[in-house]
Amino acid sequence: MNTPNFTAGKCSDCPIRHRAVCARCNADELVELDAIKYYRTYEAGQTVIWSGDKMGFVGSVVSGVATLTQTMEDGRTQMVGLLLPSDFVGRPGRDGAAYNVVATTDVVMCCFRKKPFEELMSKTPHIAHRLLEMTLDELDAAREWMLVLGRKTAREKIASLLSIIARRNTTPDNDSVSTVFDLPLTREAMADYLGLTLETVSRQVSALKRDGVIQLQGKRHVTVPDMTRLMEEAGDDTDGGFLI
Amino acid sequence: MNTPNFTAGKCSDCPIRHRAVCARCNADELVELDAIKYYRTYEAGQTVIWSGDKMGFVGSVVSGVATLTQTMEDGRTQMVGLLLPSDFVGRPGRDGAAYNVVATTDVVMCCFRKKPFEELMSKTPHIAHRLLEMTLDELDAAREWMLVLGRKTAREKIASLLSIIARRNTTPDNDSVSTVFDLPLTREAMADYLGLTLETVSRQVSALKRDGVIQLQGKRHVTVPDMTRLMEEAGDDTDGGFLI
DNA sequence: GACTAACTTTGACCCAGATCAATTGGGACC
DNA sequence: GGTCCCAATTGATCTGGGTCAAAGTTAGTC
Repeated sequence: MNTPNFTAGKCSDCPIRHRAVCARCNADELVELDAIKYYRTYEAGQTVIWSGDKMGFVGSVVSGVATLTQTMEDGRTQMVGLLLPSDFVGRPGRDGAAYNVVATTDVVMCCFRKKPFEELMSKTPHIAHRLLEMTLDELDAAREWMLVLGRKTAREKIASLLSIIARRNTTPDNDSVSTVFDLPLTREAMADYLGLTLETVSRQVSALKRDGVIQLQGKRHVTVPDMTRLMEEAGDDTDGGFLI
Repeated sequence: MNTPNFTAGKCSDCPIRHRAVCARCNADELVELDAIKYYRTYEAGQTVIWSGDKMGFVGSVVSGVATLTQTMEDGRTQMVGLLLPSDFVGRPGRDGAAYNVVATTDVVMCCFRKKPFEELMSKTPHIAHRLLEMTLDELDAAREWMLVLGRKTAREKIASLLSIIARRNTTPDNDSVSTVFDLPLTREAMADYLGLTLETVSRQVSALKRDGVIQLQGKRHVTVPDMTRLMEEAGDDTDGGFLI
């Protein structure tokens, strides 16, 4: 597989849309980051980090999808974050990982060893500031998701998840009438995200299909003929809010 | 009411245990913060900030309890954060508030106008760093709460909430056999935090009382004879983790 | 000390989603 | 083409927590 590279000073062309370090970045930072970065690949199903393990790097997802999950002793698991391309992983200043990170598709990550990254961060306040902004975004997303988990019906939960994924998959030129994407998650993973069982997920996906809110080609390929309708089903008043 | 004051250079004596700005602070920062701070009080039930409103200040809770809530158009509401003394409110770099902030008891807040606070933050990277750390704590807490909302039973949810409040109310000298505290929330507010109805909260509190996990004097005054037992009921494997 | 209003408890019943179980579908590989 | 395996669907039944309703408790307040 080819390992993409930064083009120093041309952030807009950067193949990796690091929300963490590339956004609004300047050439100097890019060059320095370029010097310490490296790539890692994970296969679908592989665990990237176990909760509690020491985590020696931070980085962002280049391609593929990974999940953050928490598990109780008896096996009940809850997904607490969904990592799509450009999302950041790791906590500068923290040693241990707080969650399991699992690749649900093949994943390429662009990594920085933690020590040099933290040094760079302390030298360039801009990166630290950007990281705070990112963390606030994640916090907003987590809290928005608390509303989904605590108060929405199964149907609304499914619609909410679909609209998050649809929104993240929409390319600028793809804002036409219908939105098309592939579900990067199994029904079980969706259930873990939504606090449901996989059977309920399956039933509600079928129901949304039957009611014409979505169309399915195969099990995973989804067409949303009318995003507004989907978002109504999700019970969202806002046009998306902070969910990642 | 008396307005407490910083003692420049003596952070450990600071009557306001700002986790945001006092922890590990130095005298200079304190003096500068002292110059721009002011106090505000809110009555129980009063709304501190409406979601979407422009928020001109940041600050921390000195005394009392406030909640962050999100509401759907049809009135379903979910609490997404609980602000206890020393907790920070506001997002430097953000204009609008993302949630309703409501005082559930009488509340005193120590505030800083946003502009000067942000200027101070950009001058003293230490404060920015501390703020990132705090935000990461909040994110961990929010994600831990997602597990509660998504996967725990009503009884476990109540036990989880009680053990959070108990932990935050425990003073260092109070690590004896039993823990005692007053619930700062109505049954309805508890229900909004837990994604339950107030009736279910009431029933489960009664059940925990009947089973000897807690004792009640009146409706709000709680005694926990055995914290370990309560935490077992909460289904927690860790000794508390990141919940605030 | 009675009156009011807000909070809380308790009971009876119901339903959305869980659980248990049986198929069905769809690649990958020989 | 066949077969193995895992993901997904679908059905039948059960149940935890919601809903609706009524009564009890507590803190003010006049």
